[in-house]
Amino acid sequence: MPPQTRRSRFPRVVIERESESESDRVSEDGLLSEDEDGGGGGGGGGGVISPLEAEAEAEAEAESESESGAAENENGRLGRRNKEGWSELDSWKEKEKEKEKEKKAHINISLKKVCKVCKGTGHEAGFKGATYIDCPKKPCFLCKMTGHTTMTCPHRVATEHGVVPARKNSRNSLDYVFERQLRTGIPTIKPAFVIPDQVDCAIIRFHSRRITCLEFHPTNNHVLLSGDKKGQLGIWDYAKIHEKTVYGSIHSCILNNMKFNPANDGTVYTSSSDGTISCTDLETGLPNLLMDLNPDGWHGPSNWRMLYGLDVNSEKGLVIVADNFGYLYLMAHGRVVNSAYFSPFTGSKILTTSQDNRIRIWDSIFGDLESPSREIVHSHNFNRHLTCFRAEWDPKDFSESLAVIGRYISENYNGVALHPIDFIDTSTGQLVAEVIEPNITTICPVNKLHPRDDIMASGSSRSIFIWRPKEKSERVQGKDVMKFKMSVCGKDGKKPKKKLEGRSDEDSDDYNSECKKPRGLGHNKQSICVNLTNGKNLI
DNA sequence: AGGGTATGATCCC
DNA sequence: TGGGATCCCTACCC
Repeated sequence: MPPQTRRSRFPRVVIERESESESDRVSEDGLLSEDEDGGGGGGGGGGVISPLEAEAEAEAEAESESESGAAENENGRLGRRNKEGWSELDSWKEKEKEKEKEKKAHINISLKKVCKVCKGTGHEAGFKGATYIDCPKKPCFLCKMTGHTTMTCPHRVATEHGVVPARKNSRNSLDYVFERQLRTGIPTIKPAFVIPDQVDCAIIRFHSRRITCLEFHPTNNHVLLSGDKKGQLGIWDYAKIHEKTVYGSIHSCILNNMKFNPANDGTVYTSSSDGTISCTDLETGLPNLLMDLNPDGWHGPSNWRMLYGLDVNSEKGLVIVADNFGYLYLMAHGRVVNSAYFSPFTGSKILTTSQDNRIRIWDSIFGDLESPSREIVHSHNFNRHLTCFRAEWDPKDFSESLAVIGRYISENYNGVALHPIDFIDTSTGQLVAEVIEPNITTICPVNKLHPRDDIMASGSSRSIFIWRPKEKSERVQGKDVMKFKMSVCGKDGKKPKKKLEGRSDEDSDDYNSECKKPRGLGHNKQSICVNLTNGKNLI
């Protein structure tokens, strides 16, 4: 027999159904009482819903009443952001907290469809076809401000892709003269037609865990190195497709970064979350342990040291690394900084990627390093299942303004939800190119541009893709989605049961009808290589 | 085909 | 201050 106090502690439980007339009241101890069951076990049987799912019903109506008014007010504030926006976010959080407290007064169980994000009724978040509908009660997923959803985010629709110049009218005329004189010697951004935007070849399930970093060989143009979450090192000659190797015993966990030894391009330095730096011979795969920050093994997370950033100074023969206790602060960043890269030629600019969904450019010539000279809102949310996004400079762009970064948020491309790889002109914030491939439906957080060729390598989950610029003739046609056939080859050399067909604009309607996110590039197959060059099957 | 799950920054008490 | 809950546009395996 339950103690007497239990009854008084339980809040009132109400069951609601899709139809308003069918509403069951449940006794206070959470069990259906006979006289209140609404007659009919069928109705009661539907009440197998966890109280957690059922919460938030109480305020749903009240919220929907206030929502229209609130929406108007909030829309009126769309233009304002930054500091004011963040305080809006705070007050929104306060309100949510208060609502949460009110909810605890009683529990409603609802059989109505509820939003998977806020558990409220009257709307549903999630994919409708290939378009994601946000929960209207949450701040914008892209810019993190309140008052609008991602769909209507001013940063999403802006031609300059959400640029916030941090420095406004702060220069005097001398600054402009100085800049103009200096800028005459600075080349313009590289033309868009050399941006690699067509998959040339790929390796599927090359690694057994997701890709964490990529590096092109400094002298051998067709060799790409890849690191994964397991600490393995992959070497792939993408010109020969089949020539690939995975060394499994370099590190015991995440291989975070790698750099070639400038004195000997047959060896590569790697840093890992296991706290070690290794110098590995690419021929033998034998690692030479240079440093171990955890020589005494595991003594809890507070003592474990992990190595992330890595660079090599050839003049002094030094390897520089950054660990999880290290500091490198410029830090007007609201969140964790995923990466920071010096510009490739002069090193005068720094490109950072922060988890607050913003890319920042810090210019040491035309600005100071106290504040970023530009902030660009860009969707690269943190997700624990993805490798962190890192915006990187194009090493071939002499203007030091072109950057590449994968996009988290999806866009509806002819009925297919795709995550483009964005090329951004950081001097203006304009989106120079959004690279997509209809068959790659997964996110590409790792992207590396070739130091000399117009080639890009992308890591998406466990797969690696090599991109090259589209043929000119294809560009003239002006079709973003081209018709092609793609073959996936089994590990045993047999062809897969099902051929994945590319699609053109004409047949995209098939995908619009009840389209859900299609499966990716056959990741679940024992496939190893694909080739997409205009229907030619090289395998 | 849909549910389970790996697993990390951040929030909150 | 620290640990548990939360986030909830992943990818893929069973």
